[in-house]
Amino acid sequence: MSNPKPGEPVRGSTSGRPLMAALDLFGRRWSLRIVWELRSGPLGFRPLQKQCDDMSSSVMRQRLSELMDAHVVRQLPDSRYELTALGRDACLALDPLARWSQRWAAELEPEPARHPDDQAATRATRATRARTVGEGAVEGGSAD
Amino acid sequence: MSNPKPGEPVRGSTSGRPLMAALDLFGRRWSLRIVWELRSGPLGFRPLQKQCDDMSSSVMRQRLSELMDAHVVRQLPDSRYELTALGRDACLALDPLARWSQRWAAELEPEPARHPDDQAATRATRATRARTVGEGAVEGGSAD
DNA sequence: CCCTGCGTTTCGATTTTCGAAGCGCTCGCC
DNA sequence: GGCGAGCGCTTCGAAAATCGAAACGCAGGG
Repeated sequence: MSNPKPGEPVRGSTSGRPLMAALDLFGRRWSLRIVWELRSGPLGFRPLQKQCDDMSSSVMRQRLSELMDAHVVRQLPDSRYELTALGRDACLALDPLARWSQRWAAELEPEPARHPDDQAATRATRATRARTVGEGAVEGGSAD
Repeated sequence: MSNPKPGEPVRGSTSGRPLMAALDLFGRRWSLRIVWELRSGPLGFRPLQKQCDDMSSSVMRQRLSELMDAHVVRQLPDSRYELTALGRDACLALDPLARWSQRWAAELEPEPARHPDDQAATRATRATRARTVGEGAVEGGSAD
């Protein structure tokens, strides 16, 4: 499978429009999840794998190389993986989706078996949306 | 394939956390694309298919039922498909990703074969980010 | 009547993902 | 030194998702 890059054709679009490349990159299974799980700091291969509900290592390696190729993730000298500046931005761009999912859950049913962590994002939504979730981010719990 | 819903386990996560369900739903090929292409109004089946680079009709039907199941898309009496309120919100949540892809393209190389439509989002980024791209949205061009 | 476009289904071929096993390595420990 | 545990990563067959082309019945127009 070829790694999507803005400016050249990708799976499902010959135009090379950046968003289409991004949609290709992130539309692959586990891509978004990996970025999401790296948001709170570098992780090694196996720890990251565990974090991602024990996704298969083969796919994980594939995704990681794609993401590194896209300069979204980078590998530390100690071989752990971390988000690049670009990657952190992508994670930030993912934030609205996290909040949307809350609304989605709420809209689909009144009492959908709350997960403890779910409170954080809800609070964040209500909170003063001043400043775009500055650097430190993740204030407190995970917004999954 | 089972349709992801917040509150119950999904592919790759037993927790039922809303974001994981959303990641499952949108992590499937073409899901995001379909939402994106519906952002500027209802479309019939074949027209939508063409818009999505002629994706295979079988998968399109599958995605559409999943999205309808998730109340993100609804079918009009004249059988065209349109975003629900929830769907439009999802599309809005997708907007930061569209802008990110611009930055991504810019960062990866200086001159990556610009597509005419690409200008819109760039402009939007620079523009007064006041109010979250209010209802009317899509002002003018497509931000792909 | 015929042609075109529509929404939708079906089915075999291809691609992607899974999942378990294994490799070589490093580290701490007895 | 020998041992076990954890690591990053690869390989490979099986299962699942996706593709792509064909077809169906239906509507409308010429």
